[in-house]
Amino acid sequence: MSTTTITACCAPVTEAALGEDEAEQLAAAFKVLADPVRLRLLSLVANAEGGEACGCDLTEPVGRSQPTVSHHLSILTDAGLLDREQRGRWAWYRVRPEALVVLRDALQV
Amino acid sequence: MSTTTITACCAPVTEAALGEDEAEQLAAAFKVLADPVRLRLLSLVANAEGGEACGCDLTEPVGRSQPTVSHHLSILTDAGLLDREQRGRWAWYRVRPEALVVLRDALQV
DNA sequence: AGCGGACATCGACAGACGTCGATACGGTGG
DNA sequence: CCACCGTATCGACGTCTGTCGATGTCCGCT
Repeated sequence: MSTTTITACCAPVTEAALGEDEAEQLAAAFKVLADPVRLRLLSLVANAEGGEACGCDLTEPVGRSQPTVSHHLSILTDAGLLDREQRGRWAWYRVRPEALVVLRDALQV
Repeated sequence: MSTTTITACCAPVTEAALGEDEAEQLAAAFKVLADPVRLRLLSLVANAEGGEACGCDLTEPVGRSQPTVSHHLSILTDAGLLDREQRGRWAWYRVRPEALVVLRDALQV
């Protein structure tokens, strides 16, 4: 997979001019959040009881096909925004706040 | 233009499940940041002396054609991330921190 | 062992988006 | 008034990406 995990890459946008590579990296991270289905999946997992959600419970609320949801969950997981844990035949997801913090910090004012 | 200004739309992703419309709105906002050229333009303006930059000084550093830069500046301005002020034949830009704050808050942990 | 359910992968398609050259607009200065 | 320069708009093109149906894979239950 070509996607890279979201990691701290640069000072806040307002504090230093971004280099080409840094900008590319940050943009890739925001691109992950730039989809309504992914945002809803993220918030569904974050608000699930126990802080974790079974993949089987995520298809229906977002109203997309199972392959599509699987695709989006992969993108979120590859980016480091979600943690996937396989238990038996179910996949369980939790939010990884570290990745969110990195993006938050990049938007510092 | 169909783009809408970035405004507070919802509780942090981790605090309440996003509705369809909220997710759509947030995703549109992040989409604006999901491009390396726009991120660099934003940081160039933010770090320009006096907090403002002339459009004429933005084409060269990002290495894109003038129409392309103009296009990206429009998107940033329409989203409310930049303020454009026309002075004579030059356009001057400043960062609008309010929009950044809205996005930051949506990523609260 | 065989079946069914959860999930991933594949291939295809439509729409969105970044990019550019050409061109039009508008203010300045000669 | 005209030539120039900064900027916006237009049309076109290639690429990326979200989406689905079909199919494959793995696990657990009976």
